[in-house]
Amino acid sequence: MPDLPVLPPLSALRAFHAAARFGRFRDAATALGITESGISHQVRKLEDWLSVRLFERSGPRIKLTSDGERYYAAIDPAFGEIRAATEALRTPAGRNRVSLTLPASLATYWLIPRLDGLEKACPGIDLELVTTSRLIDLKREGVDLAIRYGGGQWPDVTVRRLMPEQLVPVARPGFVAAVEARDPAGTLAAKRLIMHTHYPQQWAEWAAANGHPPPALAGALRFSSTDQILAAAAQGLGIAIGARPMVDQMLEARSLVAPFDGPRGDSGASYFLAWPKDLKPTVAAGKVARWLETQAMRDL
Amino acid sequence: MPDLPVLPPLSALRAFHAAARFGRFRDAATALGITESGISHQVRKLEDWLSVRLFERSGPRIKLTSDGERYYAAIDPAFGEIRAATEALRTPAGRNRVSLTLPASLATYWLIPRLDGLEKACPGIDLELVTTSRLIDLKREGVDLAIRYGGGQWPDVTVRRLMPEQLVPVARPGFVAAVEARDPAGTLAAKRLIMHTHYPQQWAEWAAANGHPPPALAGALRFSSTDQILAAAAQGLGIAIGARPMVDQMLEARSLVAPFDGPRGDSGASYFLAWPKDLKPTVAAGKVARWLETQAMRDL
DNA sequence: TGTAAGCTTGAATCAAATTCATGGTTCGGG
DNA sequence: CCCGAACCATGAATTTGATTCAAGCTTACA
Repeated sequence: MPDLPVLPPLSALRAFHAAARFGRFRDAATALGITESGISHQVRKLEDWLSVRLFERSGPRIKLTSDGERYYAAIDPAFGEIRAATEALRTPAGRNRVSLTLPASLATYWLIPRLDGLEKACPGIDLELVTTSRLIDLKREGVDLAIRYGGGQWPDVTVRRLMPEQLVPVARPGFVAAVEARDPAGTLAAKRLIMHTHYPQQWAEWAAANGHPPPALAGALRFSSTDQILAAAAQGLGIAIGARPMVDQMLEARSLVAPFDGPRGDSGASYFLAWPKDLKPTVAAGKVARWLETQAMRDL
Repeated sequence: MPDLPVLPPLSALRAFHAAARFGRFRDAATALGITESGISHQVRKLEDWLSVRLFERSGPRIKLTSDGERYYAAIDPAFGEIRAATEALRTPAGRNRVSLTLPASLATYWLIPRLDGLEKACPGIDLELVTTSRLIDLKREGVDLAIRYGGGQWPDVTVRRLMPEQLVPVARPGFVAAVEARDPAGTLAAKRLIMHTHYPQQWAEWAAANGHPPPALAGALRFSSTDQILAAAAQGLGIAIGARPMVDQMLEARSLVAPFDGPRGDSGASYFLAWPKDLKPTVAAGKVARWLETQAMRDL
């Protein structure tokens, strides 16, 4: 049986935390609902236990030593985590909080436009969006749900397929003339293309799925964010390879059009809903998950 | 005066933490050096305080409820942080630990080759390298020192300039013939170039500093990591724009050569040593900082 | 120089953590 | 089917340790 780490006396630590935060024992005492003397005793106890001086005392003024500063900076987040976790478990508001991590582009172009529907479907839900590109450890970071992009194979998470990503060339209305639209391969060779730096294969995939030769990308405009790509296409800078469902909104609003008919290229990857394998989602998270699934269905 | 967050009874929390970790009260009790009964009372107290059931009890077996699992996952890191911070402050070993964050390429090509010198200069130092590209919050993440790349203007940190980044075209020995080397502009137009996706301006900067027209990058090989760029150049795939001091090792080993003489292009950016503004570095961190500065001097 | 503000100290008190002794539940083996 | 082993629960007793109280120091500043 592994030994448990040695922890300092925790109530002494709490007293030190308050004292360091306020910079004076008196205020710390008031905040904790005890007396100055209590703080003084507890801080002293912690210092003895650590054999390290945490405060410089010079009469009525105290000041953190540099060890004290460092220690405070290191333990402060821990208290924050405990408080947050406790509040989430204990308060009714916390129980309605659902944190969802998803790619920024999907948040902007797919989720946010639908978000007022969520309030109707699950009243009272308090959704927290975490848009980050890296694959975070859901359980460690306390995230309830994730929408991830890829093949659906990740360790330690349960996944459900939400929707495939479908590729479709898009451009500003009128950028591709009606006659040109009948010759996709020729048009792509003639016009400037726009591509995503991180997904350089998208054009080739679309071309392959539609029986065209892969277009030359030498002079293509490159961006590393979907925002910029769609904005550039809408400005008439070229033809972009857009991904459904992200471009749906702009196609409906006709700020972009899909000039070429025909089957859409399925990029092979999909968006998946994921949550930590060994954690049953909360009631609130379950509702959000179901709502996300119905929204995804509608787009197919 | 802001109110302090309401925290659960901390010793009850510690008991729960141990119980959840071992999955049985008996082992938790042994680990904490108290009796089963103590754990039982404390866990019950926490459950009452939270008004949430944390364990399912069915006779001699207990099991975390899903609330309990979630709560444990959320508080466990906090205990880890407290333990780590305490150990670093309290143990002699911890006081010699210095964590340094720096770009991965600088770690690989500049720091690591010099690392045995550090042991001689500062015996007993226990250096922890954190290679990450994002600009982390040093104080929050408990990092003592950082080497950052850029203009030297960052909030909340004290910086000292370490060394400028100098650009220099590099290639496999023999890839550029002696006669070609006398006509850099022509050679760059004729040969394939290698560039870093994230720093597309490097070639233009070098060219400007040396009075050449900016080379065309349309057909250039693009990589998003310095590793790959230098490996590609060493393979004879093209001419790369390397950055001193990263390429120094490979130039010395003659796995790469700098075919063009003349002034090197200073990229304008430099590497800076940084630490949290309001935290005095530890003695150990101070030693490492001084050693890094002397190493940087030598390269100029 | 005196006084107010604020921390310290040590003894006394009180609350909380822990133990002890006992009882109850489940599970597996004979 | 029953018994014993393994484990957790419970409540009263006890011990630990957190907190207060009252008095004393130290420093800043008027």
